[in-house]
Amino acid sequence: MLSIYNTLTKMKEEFVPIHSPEVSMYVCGPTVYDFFHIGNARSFIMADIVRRYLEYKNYKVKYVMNLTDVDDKIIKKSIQEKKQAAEISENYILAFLEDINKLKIKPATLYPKATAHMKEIIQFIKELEDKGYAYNIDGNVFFDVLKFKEYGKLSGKKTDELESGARIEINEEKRNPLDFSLWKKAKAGEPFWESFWSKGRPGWHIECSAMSCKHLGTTFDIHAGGNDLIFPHHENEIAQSEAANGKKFVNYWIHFGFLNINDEKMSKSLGNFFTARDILKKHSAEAIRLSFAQTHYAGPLNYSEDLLLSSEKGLEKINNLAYKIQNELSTAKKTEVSLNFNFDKYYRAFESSMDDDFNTPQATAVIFDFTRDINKTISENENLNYEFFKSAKLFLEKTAVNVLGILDFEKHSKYAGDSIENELIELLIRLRIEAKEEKNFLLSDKIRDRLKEIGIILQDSKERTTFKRITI
RNA sequence: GGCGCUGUAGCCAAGCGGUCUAAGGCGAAGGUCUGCAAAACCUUUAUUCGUCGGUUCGAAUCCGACCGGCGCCUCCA
Repeated sequence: MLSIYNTLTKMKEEFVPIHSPEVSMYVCGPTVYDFFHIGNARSFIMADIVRRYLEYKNYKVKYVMNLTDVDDKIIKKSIQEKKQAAEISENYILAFLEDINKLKIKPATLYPKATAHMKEIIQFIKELEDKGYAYNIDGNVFFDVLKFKEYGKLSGKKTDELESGARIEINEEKRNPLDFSLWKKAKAGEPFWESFWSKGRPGWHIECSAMSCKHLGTTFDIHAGGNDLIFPHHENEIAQSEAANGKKFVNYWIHFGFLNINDEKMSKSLGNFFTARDILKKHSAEAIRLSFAQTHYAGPLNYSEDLLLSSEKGLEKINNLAYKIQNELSTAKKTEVSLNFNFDKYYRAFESSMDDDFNTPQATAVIFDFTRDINKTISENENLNYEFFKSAKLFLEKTAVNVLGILDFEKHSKYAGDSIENELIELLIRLRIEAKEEKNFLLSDKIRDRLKEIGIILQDSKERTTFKRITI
């Protein structure tokens, strides 16, 4: 039984989809005005793990991630760079898809763009206006927060307290400072769309309501995003959607904790701002994902180079086992020793960890336990049969590869890389074995050292010498 | 001021009423194997969970106070 901590109720709840085995899931995507940063990457990766685990449990997930391609920041950038807003957003959409792919994040079922849903967005606002939840002042349309009685139920804020808060911007046009934009009239030079009210563009929150409603229905299962989106973004989405549809918007709200850099909030002004691209130059997707998975998704995560380094070291253990398994599968025979290794125990441990609100730190601990126990079994039993290694590989594939995305068998195949190169390495290994047999350790060590310099690591065991490549 | 999160070994981090004399990763120390490496495995590294009280047969886990850290309330994942 899967339970999920629901921000709306502040409790862990049993997950029951509306139309099992289908699950509808919406994740707030990027505003495409720049490369996304490592903090965004944490949200996208953790959402990806949630999705992959649902798929592990045989749910059929419809996963929708919006691309915000109309927005003040995009317009600002387009003015700075003297380009069309659409050109900026198109470029960063491509970059986004590239980076997502490099981070081993499974593509969403759909990536709806705000600009491709103007009709739906305008219709949605119209609906709110018709029902008396929105008002138009000179071409700017606002949502009337006081009309929606349950406003604040997600963030736990009370409208009267919010009003008295000193930090709310006072806008003379609005009836109430809490009211937020549904439609903004375009200023000269800004991109615009025709509407009932003015030539303009949608406010920030309305696209998510309109697009999730269109693609997932008026009520759907899971809505996820960063912690900071709880207020006002998600609060406003609830208000808009429930006011327009008269139905509960979302059953389960999942929010991801913030990522800090060396205990400080990441910001461009502090100079501690890293894009996912930057990090990917130094570290593999697997290492990044493991370092995120080792902290629970809801808590804060302090990013540092040391953190990545320690995850990288840990990964090496899993990678070495993957490599060993790949080697054994190419040589082990069906007739060799079979033994009763209790694989089921590890599946159960993995599942009970993930079932408990996606406890990835515990799930990764299961992977490490498994790695140790398989290694131990291998060293204690000679000539294990093919089935054993196949089952070991299957476990890692289902968990570390498919759910957590912290392992890639292809990278650790003996046959990764160029085949002629592989044959040359094998040749050097044979020569080195001959040297060793003649006790010419000077030569054998030289071969090993020189290969290491070019990124090939040799490892001797009793029966044979294996090699692996250093990869990031 | 309001809302919420958080304080567990040298570092990161699970556990959230009994099986906790507290998982896992990194680091450190010793050992097995080895010509030497490397890998792998074994052992050691928190009798204690910010502090002080309380509830309970029993608390890292619940409650209160206090002392720290952080986020949101304004664009932000």
